[in-house]
Amino acid sequence: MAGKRNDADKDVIAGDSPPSSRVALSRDRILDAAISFIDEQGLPGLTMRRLGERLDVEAMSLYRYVGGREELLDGVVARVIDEMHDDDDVISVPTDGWQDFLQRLAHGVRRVALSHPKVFPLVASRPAEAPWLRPPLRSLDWVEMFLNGLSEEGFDDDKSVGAYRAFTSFLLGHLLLEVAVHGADVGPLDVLDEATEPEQDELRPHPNVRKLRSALSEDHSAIEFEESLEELLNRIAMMSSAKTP
Amino acid sequence: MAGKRNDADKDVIAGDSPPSSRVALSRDRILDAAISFIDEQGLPGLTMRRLGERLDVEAMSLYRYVGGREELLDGVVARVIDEMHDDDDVISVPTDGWQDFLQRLAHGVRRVALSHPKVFPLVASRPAEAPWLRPPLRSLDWVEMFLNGLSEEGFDDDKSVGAYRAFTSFLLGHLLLEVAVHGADVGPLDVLDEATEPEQDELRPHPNVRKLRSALSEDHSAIEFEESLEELLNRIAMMSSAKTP
DNA sequence: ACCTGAACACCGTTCAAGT
DNA sequence: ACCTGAACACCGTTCAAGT
Repeated sequence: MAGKRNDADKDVIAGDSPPSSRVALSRDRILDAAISFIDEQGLPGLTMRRLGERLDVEAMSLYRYVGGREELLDGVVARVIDEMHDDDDVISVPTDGWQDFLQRLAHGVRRVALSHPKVFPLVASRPAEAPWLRPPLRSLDWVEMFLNGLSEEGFDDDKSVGAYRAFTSFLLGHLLLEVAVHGADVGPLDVLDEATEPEQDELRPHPNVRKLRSALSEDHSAIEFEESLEELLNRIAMMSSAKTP
Repeated sequence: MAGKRNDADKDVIAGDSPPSSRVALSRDRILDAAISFIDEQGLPGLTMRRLGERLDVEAMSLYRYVGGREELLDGVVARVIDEMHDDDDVISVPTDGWQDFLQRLAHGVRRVALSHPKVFPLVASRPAEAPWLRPPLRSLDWVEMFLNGLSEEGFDDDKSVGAYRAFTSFLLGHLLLEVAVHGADVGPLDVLDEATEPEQDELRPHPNVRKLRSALSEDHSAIEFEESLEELLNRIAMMSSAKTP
């Protein structure tokens, strides 16, 4: 509805203004800049002033397009999950059964989580706009697609809702832990100092942790995701449709 | 190890200083104040200066005990999960099988999550100190207890590790979604304005969401937690111990 | 030993003013 | 119409100074 990406063709680079003020500002450009900023520097480093700097503009100019820092972050969340629209492996309607449909959707969400590990915690923990917009599927479009797909596959209302709940909490738990390992953070500003590992001293009174330390550090996220997703789908398949109150 | 709660019995209220500067400051008192502050006002409202105010002290005094805002938040996370030590339903070693053991632990974590809904997102998304400290079990003591318990119940190393991974991502997904419903937030400062629900307009192109809106808004967290936990335990029971590489 | 005043650098945000 | 300068209120944090 709101015009998207065409209004930069007027008197492009008239010729006498210094080459500083580049292409025109826009909400899209701002959100994109914010996302890559977080990808690179982490959320705590994102500042209205520094974001402006990155766009060759004073911070105050941003307010014409985004309303404030909070709204900016909401925009980032929305935009990041909407990247799934460009993912050809994610289909909008089941063609090979609901299991394949959900499988593709789950992997799509996982791909966006992994490509923006520092943004994903935001997707996970930003206050939801409504109870039916559960993270990480924070977009009416995607929830609609989810419910519509299952409905077309013969799920009744209760079963669709149950599947939605199970699907979202599955994704949230797995992906949040996976990006955490790949180095997310929503807290400190320092990219460095590598999270001072508890060393020998602290591990002495914890023999089991010490023994299993390296096993616990191995990253099997990919296979675990696959296997757990499989089991989730089985669980959904076996879900009774009525809640029998 | 570090003395805990005894050093406030000296010349209590000598008598001539104004009744302002109350009991002595201490790391414990600061962390407690921070937790109840977040419980009441939400994380974004927590400021070194306002926390000082709540303790009848200038913000700068806090730095003698906590090192900075980031360390303060780490302390909050640690302290909040350690509340489980006061939970008599959580046992430190299995007495009625590992299923009962994990069942009690899971419910213990759920209770602390529900009693501090605004703090839990912090437990979930604060950068972990080590790969073997997965949220929400962010404490060497609890991880040790977990592994030790399973080991005593005959789990071999791989199976214990697998169980740990499954257990943590289960808890993280379920509890984060549950506290989100009960009104968490890590973002905005406003306690009010109730998350402007998308109304009719936005729901028109989303017929399935509209139809299932009220079903999606029902809160069945308690039963869902119970049922999913049951299934998780079954899944763990069936876990092969070897990873067969 | 414990707390504070004053100061610094940096925030988000507003608004009248520039072009 | 779009951007900016200047200003306000509020941050986290340091440090010399008070008691």
